Amino acid sequence: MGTEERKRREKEKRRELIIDAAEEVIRKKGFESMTMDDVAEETELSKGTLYLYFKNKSAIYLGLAERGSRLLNRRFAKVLTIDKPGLQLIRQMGEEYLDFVREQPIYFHAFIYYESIQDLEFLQSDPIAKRCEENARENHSYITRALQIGMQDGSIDDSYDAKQLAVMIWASSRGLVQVAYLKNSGHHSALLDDIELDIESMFKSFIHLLGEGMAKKE
Amino acid sequence: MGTEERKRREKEKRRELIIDAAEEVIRKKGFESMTMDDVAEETELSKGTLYLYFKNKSAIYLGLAERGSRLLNRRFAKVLTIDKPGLQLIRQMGEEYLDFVREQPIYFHAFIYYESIQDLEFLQSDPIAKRCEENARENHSYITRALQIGMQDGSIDDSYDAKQLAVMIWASSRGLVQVAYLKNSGHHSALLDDIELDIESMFKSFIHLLGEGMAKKE
Amino acid sequence: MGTEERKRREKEKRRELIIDAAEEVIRKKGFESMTMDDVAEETELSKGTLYLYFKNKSAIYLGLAERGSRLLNRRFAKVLTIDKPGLQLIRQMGEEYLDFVREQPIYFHAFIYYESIQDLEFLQSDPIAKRCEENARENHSYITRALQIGMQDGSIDDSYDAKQLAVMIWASSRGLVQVAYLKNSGHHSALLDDIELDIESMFKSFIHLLGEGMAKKE
Amino acid sequence: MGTEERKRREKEKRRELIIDAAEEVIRKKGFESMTMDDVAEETELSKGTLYLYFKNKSAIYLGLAERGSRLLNRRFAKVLTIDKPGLQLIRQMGEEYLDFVREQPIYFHAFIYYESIQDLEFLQSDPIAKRCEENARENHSYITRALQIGMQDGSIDDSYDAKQLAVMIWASSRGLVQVAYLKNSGHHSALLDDIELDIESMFKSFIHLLGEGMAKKE
DNA sequence: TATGAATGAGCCTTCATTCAT
DNA sequence: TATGAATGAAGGCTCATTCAT
Repeated sequence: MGTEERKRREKEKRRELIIDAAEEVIRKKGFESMTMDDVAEETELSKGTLYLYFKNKSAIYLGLAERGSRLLNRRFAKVLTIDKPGLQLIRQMGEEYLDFVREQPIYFHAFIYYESIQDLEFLQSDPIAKRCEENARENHSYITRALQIGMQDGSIDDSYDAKQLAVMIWASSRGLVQVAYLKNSGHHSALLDDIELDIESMFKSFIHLLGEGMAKKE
Repeated sequence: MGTEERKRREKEKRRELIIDAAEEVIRKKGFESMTMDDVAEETELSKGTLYLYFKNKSAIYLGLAERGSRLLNRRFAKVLTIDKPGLQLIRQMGEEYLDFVREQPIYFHAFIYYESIQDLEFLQSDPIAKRCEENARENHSYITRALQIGMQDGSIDDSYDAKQLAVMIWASSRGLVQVAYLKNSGHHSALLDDIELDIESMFKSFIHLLGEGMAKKE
Repeated sequence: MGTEERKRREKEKRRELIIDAAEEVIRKKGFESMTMDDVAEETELSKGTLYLYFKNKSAIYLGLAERGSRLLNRRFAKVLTIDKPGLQLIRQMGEEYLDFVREQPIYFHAFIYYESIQDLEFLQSDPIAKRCEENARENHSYITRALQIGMQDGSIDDSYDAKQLAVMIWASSRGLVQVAYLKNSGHHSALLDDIELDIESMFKSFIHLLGEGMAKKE
Repeated sequence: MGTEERKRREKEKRRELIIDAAEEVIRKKGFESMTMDDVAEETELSKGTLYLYFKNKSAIYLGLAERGSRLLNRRFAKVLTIDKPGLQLIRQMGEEYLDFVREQPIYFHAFIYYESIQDLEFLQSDPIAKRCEENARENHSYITRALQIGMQDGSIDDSYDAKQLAVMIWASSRGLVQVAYLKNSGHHSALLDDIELDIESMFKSFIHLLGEGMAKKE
């Protein structure tokens, strides 16, 4: 019977609804201020019920991170279908990343939360945590793929190791984007204003810089 | 008499001792888990006394961030005294940054905390918060200086705007370093292990990449 | 099913039990000295649970005031059923009031607390505060009724405005009674002892004085 | 030498200054919210010094009550010098009382505080508490005197006991005035507004009522 | 599966008072 | 007499989590 399967799917649906609610709450009150009561109220479920779907509050945050990384991967996957030189794909991914964070800063916050988890035991046993890990790998592989394409079409210097380069691009972009995220919240704005630098153009400039760095020199 | 001056210095000293204690506590229990009770016990002061030196718990975290940014600036300032091409100075600063975060991850966490503060009113009125802001500017100016040196000695492409470039370098390094920080805490290790990538060499590689990107092309 | 109704009633019951406990604590320790811990211990509930029934400590005090004013109203209502001239009813109400305060000084203290609340916003929004206000009005209307009866049966001078007179009687009795309350707590006793004045007879005397004042003159 | 005397006087002066400061603080922050820090800052003395002049915080409040009762007595004493029938004097005292409370509600609050003190031991040993007691007696004697005058000039019914009557007048006026005090703070205003009753006229009306009650009937 | 009442450890903060100088 | 740093008990309140129904 597919009855078990149906149950599983319904459970998954509920989980998604709870994460929806969490997003909504965070949007209203901020990430750290979200309480289980808030989520219960938003879902119109009882607090106890939440614990049937999520082991604890952390798991909800984790659920957000998982969803976020899934959505981001979807964007990256789509970029890979475009028929352009590898370097262009990398640039496109950068744009996607920036857009994603600006549109859905909650997920970015959730990523940071996920990364702050120390409990290794938990990270390796919890299924959602594992899915986050998988998504991170997938994400990494998309970037790697784009780099490999670039190395083949000659737009990217093939003396680099693609996988390593991917990590670097990912990590450094993350830094840039975090600044963008901060700027949105008014931080460092004085400094950034001084330089007459808007995020958009800075990010473009950075991608250009990276591009120069990894472009093939003849 | 400098009696008033002496008092002021002693007060400052106490403040430093309390921050020392906070560091110690965080080292033992983690950043978020630090409580005022912990700090009181570590200092061997009463809880009430802490509030004579710090308005609230936040202020202690801020004190950490201030100290951290001060220490980092000291390192950067020292780099500027070295007689080498600008590009080398930038590389050296990168190394310093990485070392700093690895040796004293607490400060990095404090930076993140500082940046997470939303209360603009507070940021602009609190003297320590203001010093943090100043330190950030100073930090930025060290990087800018190194870049300008490089542009003059021909090691760095002078078609970039030095100040903008400084922000990009700072922000992207931040991203890299954050990964280093995560790795220290066991995170993402699976991914990074796969790539047989240690932070050290990744960072070097990244600096090289940036270097290529901003190197003067004839 | 009346299951929801039953729940509501049980919740109300719990509230009453908590107020009972508060009374007991105040009896032992005094009004201002009552702490939430005390109440929790007395109720044999956890501190957290108290906050399920009362928003904060203030709300418990308010609950006391509400209960007190309700009980007092019950006494006044009963007086109105007696078949006697209006002036006699007023006297009887006076007696009731005095008895009430002497038997349950806690409520009197709670009234004073209630009256000391400044936060208008709160007074108008909190349901219990509103009920206190209503009870005060009801109380006032009982006195007014008695006066009107007296004016009709000729025992009270009808050149006064009944409502205004009611306020005066209420307010002045309040003053007398407060003295009684003080005396119970050993205050001013020297002065009052000198005058060989016990509360009982002073109050009677006062009511007589008022009675003379408002009695119809031909 | 009068050096000791001078010292005593200077000490008294300091005490007065501290009470001045307390008044100022209460005016700004409210009675219960006054802290020793506030007073220290306002006086520009150190907190420790306050304790050289006042045994504890209670003693400052008590000092306020003492000063208040002294000031009130001064007003009552002046009334007694007027050449009018006793009943008029009583009325005048009522007016004075009302004015006093409206102009200086702080003292009224201090009276209430004084009366709330339970510690009999303290009341009988502390010199300021004793002076409060004396002032209360003095106050009572002024009212009594006015009544006696009225009984002699025929304006007041001499079948009452003057001393007892004085207590009643004092206590009931206190009640009225407390309502005035409440009204100022926005309380019960709905009720009182309904009755279109302003304090001024209510108080007048009350004094008239009392006057009728104690007027000599032939 | 769903509920929601109950828990209770834990946290930050305040403030009257003391005491060494 | 004056200081003001230090104290430390106390207090109100929050919130993730559990469990009997």
